[in-house]
Formats: sequence, C-alpha cells, structure tokens
Amino acid sequence: MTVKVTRSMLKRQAIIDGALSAFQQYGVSDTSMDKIAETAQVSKRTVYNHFESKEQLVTHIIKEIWQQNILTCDIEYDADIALDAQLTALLKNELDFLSNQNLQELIRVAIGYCLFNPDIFTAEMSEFFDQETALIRWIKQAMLQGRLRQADPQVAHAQLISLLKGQAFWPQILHQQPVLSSDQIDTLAAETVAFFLAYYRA
Amino acid sequence: MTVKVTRSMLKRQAIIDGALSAFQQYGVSDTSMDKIAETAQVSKRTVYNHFESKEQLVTHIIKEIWQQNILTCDIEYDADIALDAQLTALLKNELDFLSNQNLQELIRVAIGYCLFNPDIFTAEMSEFFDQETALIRWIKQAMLQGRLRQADPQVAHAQLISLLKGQAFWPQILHQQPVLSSDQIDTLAAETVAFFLAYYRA
DNA sequence: TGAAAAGTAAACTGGTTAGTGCAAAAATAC
DNA sequence: GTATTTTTGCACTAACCAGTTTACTTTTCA
Repeated sequence: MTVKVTRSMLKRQAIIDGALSAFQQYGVSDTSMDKIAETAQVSKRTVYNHFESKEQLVTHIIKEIWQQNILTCDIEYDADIALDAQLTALLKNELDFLSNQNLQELIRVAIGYCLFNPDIFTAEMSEFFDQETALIRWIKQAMLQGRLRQADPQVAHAQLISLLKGQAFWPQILHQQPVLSSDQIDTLAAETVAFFLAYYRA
Repeated sequence: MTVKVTRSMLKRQAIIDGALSAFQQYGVSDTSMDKIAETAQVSKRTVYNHFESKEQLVTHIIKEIWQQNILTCDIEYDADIALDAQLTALLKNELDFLSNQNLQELIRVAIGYCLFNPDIFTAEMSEFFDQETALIRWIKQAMLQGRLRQADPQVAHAQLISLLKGQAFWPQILHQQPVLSSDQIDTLAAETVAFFLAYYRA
C-alpha cells in the first residue's frame, strides 16, 4: 500500500518549508505572508487555504517540527559496563542532539517568538528542555546500585546538562561559536565525564 | 556643584525608559515609534528630535544600558584564605550579576533583536558574555600557586560559568523559572564550589 | 520681558501588512 | 469527458508604520 501524495499535500509542505526558511532568515515578525508565499512558490491565497492566519501557521510550524525532533534514546544503565563508558555514550548522544543544526535553527525561531510571547509555548518549551529522560533514568539507577554517590539526581542531571549546553548549545544559538565538530564532541564528552565522576563516583 | 537637569534631558530619559519598557513587552519589531512616544508620554516629534531613527534608538538603548551593567569585581586570589571561601565569594558575585532582573530584561531585548540581526551586536554581546575576568584571573593564580590542579584555565572557567548560567540565567531568560532567591543563590554557589573543587583541587 | 530652544498635536506621505472576494485556470477524480 | 477540488492572480480593504511637515504652545534663560 503506497502512500498517496496529493498535490495539496505537496503545496502544504512547500508552505511550511518556505515559512520556516523565511522565519529563520528574518524572524517571525519580519516575515510577511507575501514573502512566505513567494518563498514557497505558491499563491498567497493558497497559504490562506491551508492556514487560517499567520498565527496558526507559526503555531503549527513550531509545534510540529518540535515533535519531529524529540530524540528517543534507549541507552539504559548496565551494571556490567564501566561507568565512564556508559556515561560517555549517553553524553555523546545528548551532544549529537544539541548540535543538530536543523534543531538549532528551529529553536532560534522558537526562542525569538517566545521571548515576547510568554505563556504561549513556554509549557511545550519546558517539556523539551527537560526531556533528557534517558540520562536522568541512568543517573537514578546508578545511584540506586550504589555506583554513584547518593545525591539529588535532579541536581546531578541539571549540572551535566548545564556543562554540555554551556559549550555545545548556547554559544551556537547566539551565533558566537560554530557547531562543534565530532572531535570536539568527543573531547567535551570525555572532559565532562571525568569532571562529573570525580565528584559523583561512589 | 549640583548637576543641572534640563527638561530636554528629562524628555530624553523618558523616551529611553519608555522604549525599553515597550521593547521588553512587545519586542523591538512589534514596537512602533508611536507606541514609544505614547509610553514615554511624549510627542512623537520629540522622539525624532532626540533620535534620528528607530534603528538609532534601538542601538543606543542596547549599547548604553549594556555599559551600565558591566560589573567590576575586585576579589583577587589570596594565598591566606581557604579556596572554598574565596571561590564561594566569587561565585556569589557572579550569581548576583546574572540574577539581576533589570539585566535579564535587557538581555531578553538584546537576544530578541540579535537572533535575526547577527553581525550587528554579536561582537559586543560576546564581550559581555566573556567578561567574567575576575574569576578567570583567580583560577589562573590558584593554578600557578599549585592549589588548583594544572589544567586549561579557560576550560575550568567555562565549566564554572556553565554550571551557574544553567541554573541561574537561562531558565530565567526563557521565563521558565523565577529569579533565584538569595538563599537559592547561596545553595547553588556552595554546591558548585564543592563540585568544582572535587575535580580541580590540587 | 522677550527671543531662542524645545515640545506638542495632528494631518500627511509613501509604503507595508494581514486578510478577503472573485473569476479564471489547472489539476484531479470518476 | 465531465464534475469537483484546488490553485492562482489580482484587486481590494482597513489598518499600521517610519518619518515629515506645519502651525502652535511651553519652557528656558539672559
């Protein structure tokens, strides 16, 4: 059973792609519906056939593409493997996620929109920002098994994430630093593991 | 010698205050010059008498108030005091700076403006974000004196700042968390010092 | 007191914007 | 090949916005 791709669906996707591209370039406020139509190579009237208003288009884009980028990580705590190796793998996974360029551009749009529209997406944004569940599950397990020192797993998790985002996410979001190479990711993961385990290893 | 405050200066200040307040509420793009004049309780023509264009007004506000918020911290490394105590004092100083509500609101405006106008303020923004010089000087001194393990002081510094900003700055900027209370600042400083020194103490 | 400087209100220019109405054209479906 | 759906182009609205002009009032200051 092949999936039917109607012309309507193609147009709709072109609108979404064009809008995202324009938002990334100019920001939401400075992107007009005419510009979106032009970028998408579609009549302005078609844009309004698919989305009732600019507000709905913005909402749709941020929400839907947000969903696409929820990364599922299934690395679970394993008593037989060295802590260093397990944690390094987890952090590399996180870093690959944070360093994803498409995601960063999307987040830039979302932040730009949310900064002055609080209450609208902040709930969903929080979900995303607090979503590194594999990592926190791992920390809890390791503490339960006595291989990490007893401490607040939320705090330990927040510290790890801060260390990663401080080098591999925020400077890139603000255009201060280029996206990390895979060598830099390896180095950062190793450094962070050493730092973390010096304090938290039981 | 008393400082003369002319009416012109009062009007000018009202414009700046009104513009900043409007920018914080709506963002730069969605704030019109009419709205600024209204907020400042000033005629629109007066706004243009003081600032040639909206662009200049935005530039002025972000730059000038940026300047006001450069915090000078003069805590220097002291061989006679325990590392913990010195570092705790330094971090509390940093945290007071990062938690300053006025600064956060200003940074929100600056970020919102810069996200889609890169190359304009990013140089100045970088200056600010890399400005914690007292802290890095202290780390270098402590490493030189052999009380911190030999390591890259830039990396150690970046890690410290990441740990602080991850809890006391970014969540607040994104409206996810309220500004930290002074008790919370104390706790965070203490936690961070313990974490840091577990790895870096010689 | 009187001239210069600064501020004001309101209308106006030239431009942009979100969103609509409509008839023709093109693609799709059967 | 006809009926239906979708797209298109284009004109139109009502509002908004940066910036200007004008005719006027208020403040400053010497």
